[in-house]
Amino acid sequence: MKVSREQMAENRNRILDVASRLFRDKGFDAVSVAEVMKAAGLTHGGFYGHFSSKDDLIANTLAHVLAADAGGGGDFRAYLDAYLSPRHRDNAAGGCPTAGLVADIRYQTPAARSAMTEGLRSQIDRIGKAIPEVNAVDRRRAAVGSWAAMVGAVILARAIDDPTLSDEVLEQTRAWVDAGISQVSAS
Amino acid sequence: MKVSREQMAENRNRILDVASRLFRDKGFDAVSVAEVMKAAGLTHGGFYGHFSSKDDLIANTLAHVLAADAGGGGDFRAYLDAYLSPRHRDNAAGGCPTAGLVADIRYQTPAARSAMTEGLRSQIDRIGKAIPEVNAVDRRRAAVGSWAAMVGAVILARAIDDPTLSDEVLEQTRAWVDAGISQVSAS
DNA sequence: ACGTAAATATGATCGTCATCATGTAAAAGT
DNA sequence: ACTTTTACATGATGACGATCATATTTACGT
Repeated sequence: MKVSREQMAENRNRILDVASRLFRDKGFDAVSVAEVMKAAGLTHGGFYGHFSSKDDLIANTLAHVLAADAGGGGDFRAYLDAYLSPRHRDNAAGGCPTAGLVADIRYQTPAARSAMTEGLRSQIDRIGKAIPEVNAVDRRRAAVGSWAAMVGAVILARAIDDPTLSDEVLEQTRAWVDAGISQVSAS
Repeated sequence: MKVSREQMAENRNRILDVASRLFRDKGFDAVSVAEVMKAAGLTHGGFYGHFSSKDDLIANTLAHVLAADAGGGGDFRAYLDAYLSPRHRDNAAGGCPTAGLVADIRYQTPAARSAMTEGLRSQIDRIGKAIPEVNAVDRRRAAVGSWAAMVGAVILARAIDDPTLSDEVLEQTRAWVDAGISQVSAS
């Protein structure tokens, strides 16, 4: 049955929302089109009215979720603490899309890669502005290095089987990034 | 046809070698059992004589490649430079198994997760020993933080579509880690 | 040398998708 | 109100891939 224009827009948004959660949680490959539609409260048939293919859904989901996720803009230390927390590690579905999806991007279409690249570019810029460093060169370096360490630590922590080591990776990286920021800003 | 014991052992090793390259290059999901066997010069039928399932192959491949890959033991700065080079970024198939496979581990069997955990544990220890810091606490922190940043940077750089930004992520992270090591050691 | 067990090869099977075809009902324009 | 779109549902279709069944050949113990 046909639905109203705004109903359709809501449906599309819901599809993107649930897709972004499912993809972050289980990876692109492990999530089927039918599963996404079902989670959005629809059936698989209507999918191709919204997107031309699963790849198209992936690209649109990335643009959607990366635009929504504008973390790191305010207090950098608070962001760092939350990012490298066990809570964030254990909540991939609702967590940072970069941490959950970057590694998979390598195998995706140019459109998906492009969406992720822009997301990373603005995230690094955002961190650069939130960081205390005075010198612009130091600030840029700290932004890139900190972001790499943050994303890397969450990915490592999620892979590790031993809770003690996993917690340690988060906490040591937090301390390491924190110290790096302080020291550069004090130089 | 049956082959000699040592021939079979060679075959098994070859399967693990090509599987590790294929998995690093394309991810676990995108590589089929038949593809691995073909790359090893065999046909798909013989596979289950060597491994009980694809999951079993994955777990064994991880143990195999993580045992072989004992990088970072000597000169840490040289290792850092090579790790964060465009050459390494562009050579996923022959590169660090951690950078290529950690993110996928989340979806794998307990055996695979366990193999990766042990690989990470020894890699962090190895880096800790190769780092100049005197204080043991600083050394541990630097080892974990540096490793997280290195792995994260390579993963980010491989995802990014724009060569300039990708190169920058590698180089800035290299400089950032380098500075972090120096500064802690000077403290 | 012989017989047996084992390592691969060839050829199913079975399930899971992505995607397409067609039906249906309700929204939107007239 | 009437017609025409159109959003979605239901039900194919066709590939691909993991795993299994069976045949073949040959190493290996005797």
